[in-house]
Amino acid sequence: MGRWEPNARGRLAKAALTLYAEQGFEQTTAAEIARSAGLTERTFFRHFADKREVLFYGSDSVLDLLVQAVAGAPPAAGPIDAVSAALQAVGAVIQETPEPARLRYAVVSVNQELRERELAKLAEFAAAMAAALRDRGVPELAASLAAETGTAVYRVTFARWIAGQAQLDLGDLPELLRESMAELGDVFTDRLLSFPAS
Amino acid sequence: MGRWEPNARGRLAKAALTLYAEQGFEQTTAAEIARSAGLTERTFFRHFADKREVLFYGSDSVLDLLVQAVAGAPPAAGPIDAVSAALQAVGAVIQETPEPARLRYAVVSVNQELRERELAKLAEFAAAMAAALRDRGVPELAASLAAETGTAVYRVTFARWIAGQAQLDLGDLPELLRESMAELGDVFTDRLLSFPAS
DNA sequence: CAGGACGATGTCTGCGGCTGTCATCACATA
DNA sequence: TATGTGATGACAGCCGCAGACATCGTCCTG
Repeated sequence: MGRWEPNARGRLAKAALTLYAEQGFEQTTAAEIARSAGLTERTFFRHFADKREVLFYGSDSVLDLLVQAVAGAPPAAGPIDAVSAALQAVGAVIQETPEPARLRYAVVSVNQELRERELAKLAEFAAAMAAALRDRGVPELAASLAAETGTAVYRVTFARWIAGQAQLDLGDLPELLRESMAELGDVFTDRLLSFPAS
Repeated sequence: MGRWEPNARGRLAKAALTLYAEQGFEQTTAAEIARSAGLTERTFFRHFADKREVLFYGSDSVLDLLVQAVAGAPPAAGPIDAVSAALQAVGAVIQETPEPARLRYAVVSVNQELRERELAKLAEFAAAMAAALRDRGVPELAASLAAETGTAVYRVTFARWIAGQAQLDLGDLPELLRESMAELGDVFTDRLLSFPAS
């Protein structure tokens, strides 16, 4: 055993999440994770660029999903609609298996370094969505604004969804995302009505 | 000399920015920065939590300015207007001395770790503005959305301002921020007109 | 003006994150 | 059976960062 056990990366990711959740991120050593997965510290760093990255194992596929959803939105849909649809698609996937998402969020949210990395990932998502919007013919500025705004809405809404789960009353994540988007639209609309010239 | 030279923190920040700009962030050692400021590595870490933080020396005052501006917005102003006013206030201050801002941006933008820290600072700004909006009576969700959207607009617009300066054609940062806000409002408005029920 | 009190700095020491380098192992393939 | 290839282990080392303690300047007090 030891060497050549399959799926080293996945084992490391799983062991890391468990240990981070049990004893905290800072209190967990890279060597400890590796040992827990039957591997070496050196091998850990071959699979993950750093100790944080292991918590963002599946983020590439999320990015792909976002880009596909933006590209696949109806031709008549505006940039905000395309972004909203992409966020809802991701929300639906996450909602399928909420437990790992909640555990991961619990670990990330209590640590500064991990929150930073999370923001960086969301920034990657925004950049990718902006590029996908430009491919749809959306002008540069509108594409960037819509994509960045989308991730902002996602941040706020996901946090509310998690908090809501804690009290077992809030439910459908895609619907929450839709509602938040609508709310932000209202915030802008109200402003335009009451301060048209500002 | 050496000990008791005034303004150790400021000297360290200045030396760090210079060295980071000259030879890159990763290639610069904390001990090197300290030596360049006539101090010790240990003293460097007494003044700054880590090697990145030294580049965000004045961020506390920016946060104060944002909060004050949000709180001081006209009572009738909506959340988006208050946030927009706060961003413009910061933009005006930054524009007063654009050189350090540009140099700092050049250093930060080429390094992953520094971009992450920048995003974390902006997230702090958003949280502070959201709190200031709640103090104005804005409901929780609208406050968070407006504040996060504001920092999203800032990110996009500041990058464009810097890029524009490179070609010496774009100018007033507060005005650019106002225009971006208006553009994002249009993106939402257009969407509401063409897809009222979505 | 002597004598602390106190905060800022220097020195020493050590852990952990992360990397380069090379040997070694499992497996596929000829 | 030999050999190539990619994944892993073993070893060494740098640097970020922190704890502990000595030392130095400044200021306050008697």
